[in-house]
Amino acid sequence: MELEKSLVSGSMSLLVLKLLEDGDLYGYQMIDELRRRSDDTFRLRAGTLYPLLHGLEEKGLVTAYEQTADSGKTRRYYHLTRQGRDALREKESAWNAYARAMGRVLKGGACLA
Amino acid sequence: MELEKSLVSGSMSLLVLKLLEDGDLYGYQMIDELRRRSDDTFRLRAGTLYPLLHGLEEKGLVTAYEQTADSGKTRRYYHLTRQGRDALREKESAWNAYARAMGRVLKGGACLA
DNA sequence: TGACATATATAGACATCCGATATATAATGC
DNA sequence: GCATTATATATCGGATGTCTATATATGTCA
Repeated sequence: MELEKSLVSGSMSLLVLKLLEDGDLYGYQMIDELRRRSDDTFRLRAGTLYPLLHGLEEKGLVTAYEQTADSGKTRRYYHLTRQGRDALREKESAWNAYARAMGRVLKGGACLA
Repeated sequence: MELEKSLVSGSMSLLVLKLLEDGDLYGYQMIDELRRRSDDTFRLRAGTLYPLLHGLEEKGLVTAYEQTADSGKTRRYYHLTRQGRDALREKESAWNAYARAMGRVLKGGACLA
């Protein structure tokens, strides 16, 4: 099922921070990882990810370092900072509150029977 | 807990359509109703709602009619069309898919123990 | 009569995300 | 040896959705 593009926004940073919780990743890798972990639901685009990562770096939620792989390609790895971990926790609980509220509204109705 | 404003967007139309599933409502009423049904989580603003309703009307998902209350105030009621019902079902399943995927990503990690 | 709640409405600003495009290198195919 | 594809990062312009601020008019209450 095709996800409506406009359904949700602003949760991409939450997802990216969450991915980095388990260890440092480089951008291209995040795209694959997110797709895998969401069973192909979240297809993060490069044009979305890189500006987002730069923003997270500016805010101090992640730090970046370059590393050249055996293949010879230079990869830019991102690391979750302490601040990033705090932000992640906040965003997670905000998401949970939001999802709960959605559940209440979507379940609450249908009293026509 | 304060919900981050930017966390989710695009789901307001889903919520509004859902409210109208149970019967016709006027705008101001939707704000209260949504707030009540979400336990004070969703505080829809008038400046968000009215343009949204006009958009839904343009798309044929709702129809509108005016009615004067006993109080003397003229209220603009909105009614969910057949098309609106279809759109509601689609948006609901899109939301469910999204929420499930979020759940998978948010639960999947944390393997550091 | 002045303040407040009800009720609808628009304009301007802002954040988020996507598509298109650009660059450079490595691997693969012919 | 050369072309194509995959990897990897990056920026720009635009579409969308929501907010704040503002405007309007009426009803209620002190």
